[in-house]
Amino acid sequence: MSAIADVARLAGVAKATASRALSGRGYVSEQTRIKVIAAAREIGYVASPNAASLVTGRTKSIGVIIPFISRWYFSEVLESMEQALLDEGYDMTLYNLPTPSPERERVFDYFLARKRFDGVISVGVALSDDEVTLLHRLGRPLVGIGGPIRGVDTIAIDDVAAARLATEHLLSLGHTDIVHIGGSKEDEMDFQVHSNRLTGFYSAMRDAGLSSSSSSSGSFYACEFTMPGGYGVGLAVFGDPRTRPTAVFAASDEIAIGLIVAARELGIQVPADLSVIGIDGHPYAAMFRLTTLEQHPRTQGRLAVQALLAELENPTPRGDEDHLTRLPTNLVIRSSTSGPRLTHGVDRG
Amino acid sequence: MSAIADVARLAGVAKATASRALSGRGYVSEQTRIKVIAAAREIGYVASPNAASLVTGRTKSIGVIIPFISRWYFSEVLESMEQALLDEGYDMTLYNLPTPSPERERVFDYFLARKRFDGVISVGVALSDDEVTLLHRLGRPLVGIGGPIRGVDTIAIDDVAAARLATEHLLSLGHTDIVHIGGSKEDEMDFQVHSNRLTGFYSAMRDAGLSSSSSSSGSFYACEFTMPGGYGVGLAVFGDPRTRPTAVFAASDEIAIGLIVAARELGIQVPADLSVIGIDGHPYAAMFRLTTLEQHPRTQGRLAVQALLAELENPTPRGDEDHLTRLPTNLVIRSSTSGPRLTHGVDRG
DNA sequence: GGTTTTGATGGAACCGGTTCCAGCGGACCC
DNA sequence: GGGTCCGCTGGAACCGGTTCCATCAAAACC
Repeated sequence: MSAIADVARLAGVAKATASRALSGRGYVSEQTRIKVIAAAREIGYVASPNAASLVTGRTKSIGVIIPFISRWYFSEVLESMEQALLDEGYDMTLYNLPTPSPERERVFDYFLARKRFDGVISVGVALSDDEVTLLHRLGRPLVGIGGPIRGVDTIAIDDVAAARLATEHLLSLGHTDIVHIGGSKEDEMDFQVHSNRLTGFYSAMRDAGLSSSSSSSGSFYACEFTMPGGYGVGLAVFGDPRTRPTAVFAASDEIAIGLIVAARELGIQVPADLSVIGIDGHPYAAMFRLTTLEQHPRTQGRLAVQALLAELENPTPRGDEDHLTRLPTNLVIRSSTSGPRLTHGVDRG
Repeated sequence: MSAIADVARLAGVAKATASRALSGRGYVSEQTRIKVIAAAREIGYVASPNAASLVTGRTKSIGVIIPFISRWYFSEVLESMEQALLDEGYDMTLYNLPTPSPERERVFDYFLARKRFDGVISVGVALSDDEVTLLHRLGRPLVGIGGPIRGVDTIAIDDVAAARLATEHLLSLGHTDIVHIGGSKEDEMDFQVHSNRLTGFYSAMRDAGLSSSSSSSGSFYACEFTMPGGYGVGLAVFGDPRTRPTAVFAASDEIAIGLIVAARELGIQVPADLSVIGIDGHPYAAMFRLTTLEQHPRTQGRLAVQALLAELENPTPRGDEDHLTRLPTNLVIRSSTSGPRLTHGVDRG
């Protein structure tokens, strides 16, 4: 409604002066600044960022690419980023891209090419070299959450190490018959979270002298990364006492909880008959007394915003090496894990 | 990088003609249109919506106000809206406003005043008259999801009727000792969902001749609108056999599932000892065999987008009456509900 | 005291589009 | 055959800011 010209007229100065007074750039005397600000307040002036960005090239808006909204980890990251961006005066524009989708090309060719953002945060979406190049050519910095992208700052936990840690917790309790239940390689997520966690699991098992090739030790089942996913595998895998392990490392808390529900329905005691450990620190974990390795998505979101805005402040010429920030996880021991029941096998006396 | 002037030069026409050719407005001969489009493609031209919106006033972007991201209903609505908007070529800018917050004023005074959107969808946030007025003054249409806002199109289910329906399902099975567990009035959500569902419950009970004032019949317990919330109340309320009802109507599936988990831990048979019904149609409902009243958040999101874009196409002068679109719910009967155990009371033979 | 520096301001160009208006040739009408 | 209408095009103004440049008075310098 009201433009800066109106403010200038009311304050009795030129547009240029009004602009300087309001933006704080360039020389303005104290008294005219006060005059202009008063005038602006009087008519309820709010600058149009569109007009400003047309000449400055800055939009005060950040684009976020994310494959899911409803899954816990992603919604937490999203919420924390939104807060952090709002605090810094940035808008957040959301692009929900279920990874393997025809939408994706369109978003890049059309939406992202419109350049309505100063930078991009990619959460759990591994961008291709072409896509990274496109953004760089547009002069738009990029920060990733969840895994490495070539030549891009990324914030993530160390999935291999986390999986090792979880597995080692079960091993240290005396378990040898351990199963990993997680996402499959073909699953929706890029960024190799699934395969990294599987790798960590296998390497911990191998280090403990438990070959993963033996039929019942250290095997792996894939499922959807959700509670019903875990529940389904749980019913299938635990149903047969012969194939039932003494402990399960689930790749996420939701899967772990699904497994616990399945176990309870089958009359299997947790942890006496079956120990379960997850990864996440999901808010439901406590009520299921789930032992878990907490990661902190909100911290990841905040850090990503910080990193991106810092890069916008003073762009650093970057080489091709990707800068990874590894965030710590912490083990929270509840009562879903214990040593194996001694009567179960003769593996140890 | 490349502006429309470059396209025009390459095609050998004036800026005005190039603009007409690309936007499809106004007279352009077929051959020049082809020439211009070819030129645009050649240099990879993408129009700057900022520049365009400066003169047209349209931004091709919609603002969404939402109190939660991580709760099921909201994330579903969000996902469906994002899809629908993308399909229509709109960006979505997200404002996450936990309702009673100091942020809220800031968002309205600062972010929304920047007018970087053509319209607003408010999901589960009841806007004040002032806020509605502000948006109308800016010429920005508004659509609500979840409950009525004065003078605003709103899409929602009929919470009173839904609660009635759920309660009547329990009544029809022969239950008389029914408890409602839901959100409290002071809770985070505006839009009276909580109180509406409570109203529906009470009125169904009253119609069945079960006064809600009697000590054990038709009472109500408040909890957080989450699974742990339901779990907590479940442990407290079901722990004492004297106060335990034969059936519970939970205001959401998450609460209902929390109750079922609590019941199982307490050794209470569902549905033999306790029937449970929820509202939502949550993806976890099936694995807990929860009888529920499905609502369809994705449909609500799609309809809201449709309504808003239609309003943008041809603005209808509106009176003060608020236009409510009521969406249907459907009862999905699983095995968490049955008649009360006959030995339990002597209410009926 | 004359010259340079510094602070403050206004005029005008510019960002990248859209749209109004004028002009022009050809088809159509009487 | 002259006037009107229609389709098409280009020039120019405009949207709402920012910023470059010129101007000018006062302060600082030698």
